[in-house]
Order: sequence, then C-alpha cells, then structure tokens
Amino acid sequence: MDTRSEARPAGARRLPRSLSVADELRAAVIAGEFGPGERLQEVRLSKRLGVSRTPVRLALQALAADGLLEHAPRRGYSVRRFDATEILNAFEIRAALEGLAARFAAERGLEEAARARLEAILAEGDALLSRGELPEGSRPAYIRMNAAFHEALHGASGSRMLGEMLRLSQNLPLSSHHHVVAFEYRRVRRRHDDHHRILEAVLRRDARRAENLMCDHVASIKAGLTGVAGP
Amino acid sequence: MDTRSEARPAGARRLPRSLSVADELRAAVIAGEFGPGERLQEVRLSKRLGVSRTPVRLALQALAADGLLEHAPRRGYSVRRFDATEILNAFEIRAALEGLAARFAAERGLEEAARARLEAILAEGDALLSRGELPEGSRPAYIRMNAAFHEALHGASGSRMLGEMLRLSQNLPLSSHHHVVAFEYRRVRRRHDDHHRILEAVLRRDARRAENLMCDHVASIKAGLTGVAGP
DNA sequence: GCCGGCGATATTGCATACAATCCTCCCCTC
DNA sequence: GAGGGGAGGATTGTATGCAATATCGCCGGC
Repeated sequence: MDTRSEARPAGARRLPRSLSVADELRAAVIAGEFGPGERLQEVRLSKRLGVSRTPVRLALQALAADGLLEHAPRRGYSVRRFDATEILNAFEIRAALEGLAARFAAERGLEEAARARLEAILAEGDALLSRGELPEGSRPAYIRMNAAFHEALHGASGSRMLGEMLRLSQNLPLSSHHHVVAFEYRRVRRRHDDHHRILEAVLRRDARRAENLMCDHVASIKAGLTGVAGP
Repeated sequence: MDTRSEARPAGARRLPRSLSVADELRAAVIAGEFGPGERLQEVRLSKRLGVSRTPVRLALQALAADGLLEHAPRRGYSVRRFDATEILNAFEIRAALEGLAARFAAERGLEEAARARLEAILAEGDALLSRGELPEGSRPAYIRMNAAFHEALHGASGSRMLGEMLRLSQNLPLSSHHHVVAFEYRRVRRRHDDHHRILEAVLRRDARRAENLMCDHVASIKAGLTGVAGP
C-alpha cells in the first residue's frame, strides 16, 4: 500500500500551483474573458482562483513574457491590445517560423518515432475528411489533428527556441480580432493535402521544398482568415 | 533645482527592484558567469544581490521565459545548455526574423524620425570605418552602432512581437559557444555596406529586396562566426 | 562490497504582513 | 465655478515565516 496515499488525497498535484494558475489565466485571456486593455488585479484574481497573490503574480509575469499582458511598474498588468495589423503580422511571422521548422526537420531527417506519429496524424485527418465533408461535430477533432501535426513538426525541427517562438506566435487573444479560419470542405481538404506534401518533402529531405510548402501553407491560412479587416 | 532630490537620496530608483535584478542576472548569465547547467539558488542570489528571495524569484522566472534558464518543479532553475547546433539554428532563426523586420519596415515605410535615426547611425559607422581600419579601441563603439542599427529597424518594423522574438534570438549565453564575430576590416566594411544597401532598399519601399538583403546579411554573419564547431 | 531504506538538511512553493506608491475624491482657495 | 493640494483608500513591491519536498549522506542487510 502506498504510504503517501493519505498525503495526496484527491488532486494528487505534483506541479506547482503557479503553473496551473498560469495555464488557467492564459486560457482565459486567449478566450477573451478579459476585454482588451482590462486590468488584471492580483487580489481579485487571488480570490477568484482561491490562491494567494504569490502564484498569481508569477502567472501574470509569465503571461506578460508571452506577450499577452502588458506590465507597467506600480500599475500592474493589463490585457494587451492587438490591432488587425498585429494579427496579420503574427501570421507572417508564423509562416516564416513554420517554414524554418519544416526546413530544419528536413535537414535533420525524421526519427522513426516522429515519422510514425506524423503519418498517424495524417491518417487520422484522411479518415476525418474521407466522407467528402467535415461535419460540425468533427471540427474539434480536426482542429486537434491539425494542431498535433504542426506541433509534431515543431518537435522534429530539433530547435527548442523555434518551438517556443512558434508557441508565442499563436498566443493571441481571440477577443481582439475574432479571427476565424474557414471550414469549407474544399479549403480544409486543400490544407490537409498541403500537410501530405509537406511531410513528403520532409521525408525526402528536400529542405527547400519543405520550407516553401510550409510557408505557403501558413500564408494561405492567413489569406483564408475571416473577420480581420475583411472586405 | 529638483525638489525631489531629498526624497530620492541616492539610488533614485523608480523601477521595481525585480527588473534591475533580472537585468543584472541576465547580463551575468549571458556573460557566462554561471557555467552551463549550473543551478541558480534563490537564497544564494538573494545574498549576492542584497535583496530578498521574492524579486530574485521573479527575475529567475523572467530569465526562464527568455529561454536562458530551465526550470524543474521543486528543483529550481539552472542555466540552459546550448550546443553548437542550437547556436547555429538561432542564427537561422534570427536571419528569418531580421529579414521579416526589414520587409515590414519597407512595406510600412519609414517615418521621418526613423529615417533620420538610421541615417545618423550609418553616418557614425562611416566615420568609424573611414580610416580604412577598425582599431581595437573603436570596437565597442562599432558594436553599439551595429546593435543600434538593427534595433532601430526592429522598431521600424512596427511589430512588437517580432521585436520581442528578435530579442530572444540574441539571448544566448556566451559560455556555451564562445561565438565571436570576425573583426577584420574587410568583413566589417562589408557588413556595414550591407546596412547601407538594406536601408536604401527600405527607403525605396522594395520589401522583397530589403528582406533578401537582410537575410543574407545575417547569414553572412553566421558564416563568419568563429569558435562554433569550426574546422 | 554493493544495494536499499531512512533520516537530517537544504531548497523550493506558498501564504501573509508590511512598506511604498498611485489613484480618487473631497475640500479649500482663488 | 475652476483649479490645486491633500487625505484616504487601493494596489503593487518586498520581506519573511511556514510547510512540503528533494537531495545527500549514513546505516543496516544481503
């Protein structure tokens, strides 16, 4: 019998609370629960989250480092405002970084585990799209699959710095732009086919092609955005 | 006379100590004062810096967010190890980001103040190099001028996210690579001429050319590095 | 002689108290 | 009535105490 079972009754938390607080706050900010420019006060958040100011303060600083919050000395933290230009720039940045990740992955070559994972992800996407449509209910699964593909490729790039920057480039509060990617079948199908081509190029060690394909891929996502200074 | 001179006797600090602590620690880590993998303990640093653990803790987290430190729960912070590959990758990343910054600046166009500042910086560089050599004593001035040029262009890009990522891409502890840029007059002259061409392209609003020139510029810096897995 | 459990010590994580500063609003003066 | 100054409250920055946990050396058993 585990003698420590009484010491960890239910939650069995092994991670510092400041990390979960940071995750919770990050999700809330990205979800747009705090309007642009809204101040985040330590005491209020402490009460809301049921912890003291200390972990809240750490979490706020982490979010500021992620670019989601602004910090003014003696004035605390507030939600950063993003205008349409910054959103579009972020996609340009992401395009360049994703292209770089694909290039690095192609130059390094994929380990067997990474190759298997990427192929499994693509197979899952194939299945989701095999019926010639993407029903509303399958969107969450598709979104997860899509994110998993990109994340797996980030990992395969072998550059931690690049992965971290890619994470930053996608940390944008939805409230300030309402960007929504298009989910028409044709567009989704096209994007998934892009993924197939990209993986193929990576497997062939064709770094230049992998980079260009990925760059164009993200650029096309940007072009397909709706709600950002649209006509 | 400053009426507040008595209220702020000596230090005249208006910024939180945690910020200066972070700057000090960052400089120390980048300067390589803490060998790769070395643990940074809160109490030790508190005593060394003469502050309590609280600001030290904040500073450590900030440095971890910058990618300079690693953090393991219940085990604290330690200096990240960078191998030669990560260093070289960082230059590739920086090349892509600097290229993007030049492109953004060209697309937006420079405001009068930015144009004047960049031209002043280049003029300073011209003066430093006008004698056909770069004496040892002028290197610090040249290094500052060079950094100022890039920073001014980052600002002119109009993307805060990009500027932040560029900062991250240059946050590397020297101890783990000993990268040293070449200071032979011919190379320095060439790099300075690159800057002239880049500014010219930006002023002409030739975004594509500006991006390519900048990208090649940084790539040539990478190629000129000494001490990173060199032959 | 080597491995595994165990306890002392050191270190981090969190909570809270205190200090410094800023913001707000009221009152006083012109 | 408008503007400036000041008092009070609110909020952040810092210090410190306590609890939980990891590290490391020691001892016993095999």
